[in-house]
Amino acid sequence: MTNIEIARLLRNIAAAYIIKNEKKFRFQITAYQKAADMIDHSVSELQDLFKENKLDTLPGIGASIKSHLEELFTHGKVRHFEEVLQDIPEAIFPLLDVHGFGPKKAYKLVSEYKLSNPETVIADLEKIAQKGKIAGLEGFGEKSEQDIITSIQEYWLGKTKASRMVLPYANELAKRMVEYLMKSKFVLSACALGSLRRKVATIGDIDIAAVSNQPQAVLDHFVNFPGKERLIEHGSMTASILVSSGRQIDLMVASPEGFGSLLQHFTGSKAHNIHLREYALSKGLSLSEYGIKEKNEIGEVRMEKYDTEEKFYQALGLSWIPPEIRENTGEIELAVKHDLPKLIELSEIKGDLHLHSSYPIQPSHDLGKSSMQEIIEKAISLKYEYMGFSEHNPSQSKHKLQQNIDILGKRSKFIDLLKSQYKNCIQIFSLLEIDILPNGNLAIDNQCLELLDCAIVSVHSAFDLDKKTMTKRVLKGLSHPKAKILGHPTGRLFNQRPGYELDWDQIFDFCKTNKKALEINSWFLRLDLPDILVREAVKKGVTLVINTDSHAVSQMDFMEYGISVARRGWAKNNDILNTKTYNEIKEWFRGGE
DNA sequence: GCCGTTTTCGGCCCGACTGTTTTCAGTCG
Repeated sequence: MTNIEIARLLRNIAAAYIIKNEKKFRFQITAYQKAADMIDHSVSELQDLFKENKLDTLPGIGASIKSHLEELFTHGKVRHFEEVLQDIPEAIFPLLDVHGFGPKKAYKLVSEYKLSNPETVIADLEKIAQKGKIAGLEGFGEKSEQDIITSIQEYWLGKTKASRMVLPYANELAKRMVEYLMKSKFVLSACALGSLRRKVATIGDIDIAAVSNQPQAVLDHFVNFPGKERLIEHGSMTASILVSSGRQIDLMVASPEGFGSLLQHFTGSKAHNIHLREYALSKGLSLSEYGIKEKNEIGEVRMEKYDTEEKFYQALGLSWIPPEIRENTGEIELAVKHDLPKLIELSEIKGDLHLHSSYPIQPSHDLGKSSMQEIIEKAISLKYEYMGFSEHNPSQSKHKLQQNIDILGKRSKFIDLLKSQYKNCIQIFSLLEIDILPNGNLAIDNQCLELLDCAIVSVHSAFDLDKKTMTKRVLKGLSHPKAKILGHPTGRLFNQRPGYELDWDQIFDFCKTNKKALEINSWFLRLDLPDILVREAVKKGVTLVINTDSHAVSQMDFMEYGISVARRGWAKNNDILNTKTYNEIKEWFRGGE
């Protein structure tokens, strides 16, 4: 069973408890939901942790859930779960994926209409609603019947489109909304919060906060956004709309004196906020998007407002926490001790080592679109100390060995020429991105490799090998003395493929021992190494390198996305290879310290 | 059912919004 399936199962248990008796089981419910959330964010497959008897190393999994999971892995089913689910019709669970459906509404409708087929329950309910049969039910009316139809139709649409936005797309949408909001004279300022501010790799909804003394006027303006497709809700503090392609935008308004609290609340993550609020409670304080409530000796409640986030965290005795690491993975405990790491920053990057030029190398994969000179000029404008050309290796199937040696020899001479031309402005490395073939060999000959400063090695084919074979393949590719960097280590591409599996403990150990770097690829469809694996790599002391993998000069600006990934993985300056100086890197490529 | 800077027992985030309701239940973030 995969983590996704297990998380779903635990959420179903929580839903069953809600239906049975929400009050009585409220703590079990949150426990199961929390465990499911943790599993969704876990770097390791639970099945593997089970084999190593390390299930309870995951926060949120205690003795009880651990034993249930052990039973699940051993026998394929869990007695306790079967008891909990006994009286709950299976058909309610698919409905929980439809917006507006919680366990109780789903249960009521499924029971009322005796819907028993989980495969068809959503379509069945849609038909029932369309016949106008729901409006008469107790607790339902015309409006809720119509809402059910709308939600189900949007659910069908969601099935056919990619459900999460990549960062540049989300940034652009947020920017458009902020610009639109600023047209209102009542808006003092506006910014994007939520997962966009935390720089999560893919974004679900856009969250915007606005500062104003006239919230109602701002919300009225917001819901008239020209790109609006449908109004979802429109209250006195918040509103939500759906824009084209089914993206949701939420707005929340606060007065200037309370804006810090709102920033904090709306940035999240949910898990961070819950933990922070629990921590505050232990100090006798209650947190919300409006500020901090405190009871005095005679029981009077006083609310303190905060105009900046720094003051909000300070009032709790915490250091300000960078948004990228607000995921409740230990940041609050360190902020209490004022011991947060100093995360890597864009300004610390001294060079980009993965750049594809248009040099006619007759590669196995796509050639870059910009000339070497254009790329150098761009790198200089970015104030880099050095850069590396890393085109794909010349195709092996199309060339004989001598042809490849000739192509690469010519390229080396050309790069040498550029080096001398630009020696006072920037230092240049001659690299290459080389395929790791399915058998683990590199795609070009040793004589060719000798012409390079070092090689970035990557998997570009046969993605479906099993974990063990793929690990062996990658380790063999990395073993070559010239191979110093593993490019886009998981091979994932958002909305296209999930990436292959590797035994990360083995990969990390190998890289650490043999001085190889793992790439954080900044291309927004990759963002690979993923942040949670960056965190593990950093913990193990593995060297990382942040590259753009640019195929055109404009893409060299995407370094910021790689930085976001590194920061989300708690990486510091000295974890990142390309914060080092030219001489240090040169030495590192040669295998020195 | 989980967890520990007050705790191995006794706590557990907080509020907005909608629809169907005359005061609240359900859902969402």
